[in-house]
Amino acid sequence: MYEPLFDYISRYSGQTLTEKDQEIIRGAMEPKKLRKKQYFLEEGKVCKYTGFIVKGAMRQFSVDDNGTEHILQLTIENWWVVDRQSFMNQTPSRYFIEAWEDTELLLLPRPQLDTILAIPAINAMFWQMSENNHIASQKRLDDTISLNAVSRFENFQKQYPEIMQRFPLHQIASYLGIARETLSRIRRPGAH
Amino acid sequence: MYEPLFDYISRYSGQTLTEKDQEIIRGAMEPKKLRKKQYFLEEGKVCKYTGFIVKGAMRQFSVDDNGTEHILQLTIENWWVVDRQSFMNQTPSRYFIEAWEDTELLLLPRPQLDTILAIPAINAMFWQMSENNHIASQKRLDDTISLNAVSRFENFQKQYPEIMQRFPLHQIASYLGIARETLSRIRRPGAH
DNA sequence: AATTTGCTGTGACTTTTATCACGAACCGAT
DNA sequence: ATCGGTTCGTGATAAAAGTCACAGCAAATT
Repeated sequence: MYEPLFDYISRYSGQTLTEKDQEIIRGAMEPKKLRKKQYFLEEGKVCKYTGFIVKGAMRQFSVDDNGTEHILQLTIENWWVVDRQSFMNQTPSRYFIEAWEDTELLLLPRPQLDTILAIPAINAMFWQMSENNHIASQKRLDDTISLNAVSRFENFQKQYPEIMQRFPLHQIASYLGIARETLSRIRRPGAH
Repeated sequence: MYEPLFDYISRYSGQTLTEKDQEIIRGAMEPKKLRKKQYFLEEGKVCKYTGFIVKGAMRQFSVDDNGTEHILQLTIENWWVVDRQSFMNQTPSRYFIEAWEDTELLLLPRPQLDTILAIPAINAMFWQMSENNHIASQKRLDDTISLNAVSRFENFQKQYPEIMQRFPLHQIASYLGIARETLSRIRRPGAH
């Protein structure tokens, strides 16, 4: 159960975990299963955990005044899920995070964060994650303000083929900030 | 010269800097002046420094195949400027960073990063910055995929009134991902 | 003072994207 | 096997935004 996480940490920190480190992690994080459509976080509630996805798929979205969902993040195995703002400050969230497939998580409760960060490999991993996160956001933003719907979709397909296959197209459309009908037409064979 | 930075660090870390800390920072970071239109970073070059803006205004942008600029960041005093990806890995950048007003910076060379991070207050500040950064990106992204041009502009005005006043409208338009003509019409009195 | 350059606005028109309405295929649960 | 919900596609139409062309003005440069 914890193996994927240990692998992930080693890969991202470039450091190996000692037996002792592994024990600390096991002690700090609890396994949790979510069935499809169950919420990990709901709007207005505080995000008590950061979750590492061992198996499954999840989505994070906001809901606007018209009740329309806007997808901010689509995630699968070996990704972290959390509303960082809500988690760090323990303030109410503006987002929903929902299991899109039956999902197995490892939960890190907020009070355990400092315990975990004391481990050098974990600390290094979080820096690296923060780094990657920033780069990915910047790229996504650049795409969003620079490209039209067709190119945005092509880039997405190229960058996240795995996610393409595991989420329905209308969710991809929402992630890209376009109407589902537009995405449907973009994909039409022989188009553009 | 260094005072604004020291204030910034205290404010963001919630910690005070010792005399010794201040000495280390003075030793690690060098002052630099840029005249309007001078580059801090050019596409294809490596970002050797992270800069703290003491006075002035700068912009970060990419240039697409048509030669069109797309503005990713508009920054003024008490902000950091850097292409994190290029800086951290010392790889060529895809972006330009340019002084938009005559600007005074404090430069942190890449090799000095570890020196600086050893100071607890600085370390805490970087965590907090990374946090804020993430939150701001997420908000901007949410706006970009959720809202139309009018609302995006109104949000921008409300959130960054200072920046509104110091950059020309066509740059704001680019930042928002809309044509300058569209922004001009949006602003027209009596519109919408 | 004259000239150039950059910034902003506006009209006419085109392109892109959203919205609404409908139907077909598929899937899971009773 | 059937029913209800979800997903996906598509046509018709509307709305939003982009593009092109031109003009006025202000600031900077010579």
